[in-house]
Amino acid sequence: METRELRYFVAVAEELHFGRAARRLGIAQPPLSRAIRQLERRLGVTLLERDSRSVALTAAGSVLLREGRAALDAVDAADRRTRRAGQAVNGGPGLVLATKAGASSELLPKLLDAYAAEPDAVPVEVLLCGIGEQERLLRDGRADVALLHLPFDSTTGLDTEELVTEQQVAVLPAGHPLARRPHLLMAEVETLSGLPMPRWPRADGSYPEGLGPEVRDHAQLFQLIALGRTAVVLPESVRTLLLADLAAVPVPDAPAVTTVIAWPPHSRSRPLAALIRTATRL
Amino acid sequence: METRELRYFVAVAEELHFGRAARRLGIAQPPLSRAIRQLERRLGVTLLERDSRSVALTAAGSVLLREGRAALDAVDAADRRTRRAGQAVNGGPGLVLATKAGASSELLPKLLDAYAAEPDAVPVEVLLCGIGEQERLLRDGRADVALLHLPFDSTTGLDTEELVTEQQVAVLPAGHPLARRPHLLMAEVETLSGLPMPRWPRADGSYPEGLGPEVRDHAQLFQLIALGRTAVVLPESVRTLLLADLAAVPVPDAPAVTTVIAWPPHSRSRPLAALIRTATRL
DNA sequence: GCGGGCGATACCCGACGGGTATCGATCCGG
DNA sequence: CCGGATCGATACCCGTCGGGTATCGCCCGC
Repeated sequence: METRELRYFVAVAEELHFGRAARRLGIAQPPLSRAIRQLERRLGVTLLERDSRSVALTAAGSVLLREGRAALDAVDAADRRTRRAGQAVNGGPGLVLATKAGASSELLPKLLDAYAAEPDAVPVEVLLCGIGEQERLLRDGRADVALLHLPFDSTTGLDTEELVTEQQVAVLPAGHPLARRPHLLMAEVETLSGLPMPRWPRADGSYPEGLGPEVRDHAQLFQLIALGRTAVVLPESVRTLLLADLAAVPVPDAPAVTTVIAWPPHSRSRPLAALIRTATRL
Repeated sequence: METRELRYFVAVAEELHFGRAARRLGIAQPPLSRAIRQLERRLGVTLLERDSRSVALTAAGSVLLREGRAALDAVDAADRRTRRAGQAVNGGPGLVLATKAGASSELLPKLLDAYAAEPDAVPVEVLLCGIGEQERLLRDGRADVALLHLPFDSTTGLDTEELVTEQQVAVLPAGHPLARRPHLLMAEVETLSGLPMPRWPRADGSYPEGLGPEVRDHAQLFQLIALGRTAVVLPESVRTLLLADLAAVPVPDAPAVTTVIAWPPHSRSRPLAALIRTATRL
């Protein structure tokens, strides 16, 4: 199976429409139809059920969609990491670390400083990304290592080491009546009238239903809190970057958050191993 | 990057010889040389340092070897799993479970029986494999799920659930002087004169240096123990399949062995999820 | 110095990927 | 109920590219 065939199939399986898929792929529709037929013939399996008005995935087709995406990610990762390894001879970034913008604001500088002090340290590029993006960045090779936050992020398919565990705090507008309380319970935060919890994007980029504003990163979030539109429960390390007009109140019954350093299982280069070692010793 | 190019590169990188690699791939040498050059040109990276007498990997080349193998495994897995999904409409194996031959001899039948009693259970094929083979079988799609034994097997890159933890016992010839002791210590087992510990193959198939016999599976092993050539420390569940002329003595200070059920992270089909659920409830 | 091994180059051919034109089926609006 | 629109399949052509053979250039060892 060639990656071209896989890309074609994934496009059709996602669009469920040969014309649109062909446009997305930058080719005409007939070669695409032919390529899918050939793929089906070679696999000896029907992937798509098509009558002349609609296209639907068979059971085998959805298996190939899932597995094919993973395979294409792996190929893309090989491509990107090889390119980087080739250019790194001079001073290109030796490692790319992905982390949610605004998270781990205490840990990250400590980690970078400690690693930079190591012998044989290579340059580290920090890739600030949106919520839940880290897994994909690691899998398709745009990042080598990431900081994740349990229990929010999924670590399936990644190797991890635990770094720190911290309690959570509620972040409120400074003037809010509850902002002067010594602590709050989850139930109180969730039912704050007029301050619905914000909605984060899911893995596929869509947002869950709800009242709160849709947010992508912490900058957005803090501004919305300052404007009195929402409130949120976050790990206590966010305190270091709170704006003056925000208040943080401990929430003892919120689940503890564990920060882990994560990397794709098979790619443990020497610089990566050194970075992980440094992180676990902090 | 096409999988053909990756297969070509991996072959050359493994052989470090264009002629041999071409023979292995079933093509002539010139097209192979050209394909590698094209790949290098497209990536903008030198992968192989070649003078007319020898071929060596560059740093970027070894990155591509590692990442490329993973990518090819993922593509192979997509191929195999799709084929199986397509043929499973009638009664082909719905799930393939890999386990070390001779291990988990108590757990496995219980698991299979319990799963078969579930509604919607699909046929399960059991693939008995050698030591350390499970990871590769899972990654390239020949198996869907495996039983691994910590701390011996690596679970990097796999999702797992713990099933049982057991102590280990020393397996000795029945007539051995230590066979009647109520328990032994690791130090005693390791220094049994004339009974060196057997050597298991490493991930790459090679054997570590040492005195003991090279073994691949439990059948070999038990026969060698009965012959008085070796002794070994294994999880206590091996007792159920010990030959009459072997004795098992508890070794309290040997590390406990945890059996886990493992599967590739992205492929959690409905039958697989049911099997995992059944396993964790045993 | 010469033969042999090895990768690179030159050149040819056939297969296959991609494009355009068109068909056949189905749905929809009038 | 009919005509147009939509969509996948088919037919056919062309250019590219993957693969083969022949040969070269280089370097080693005898």
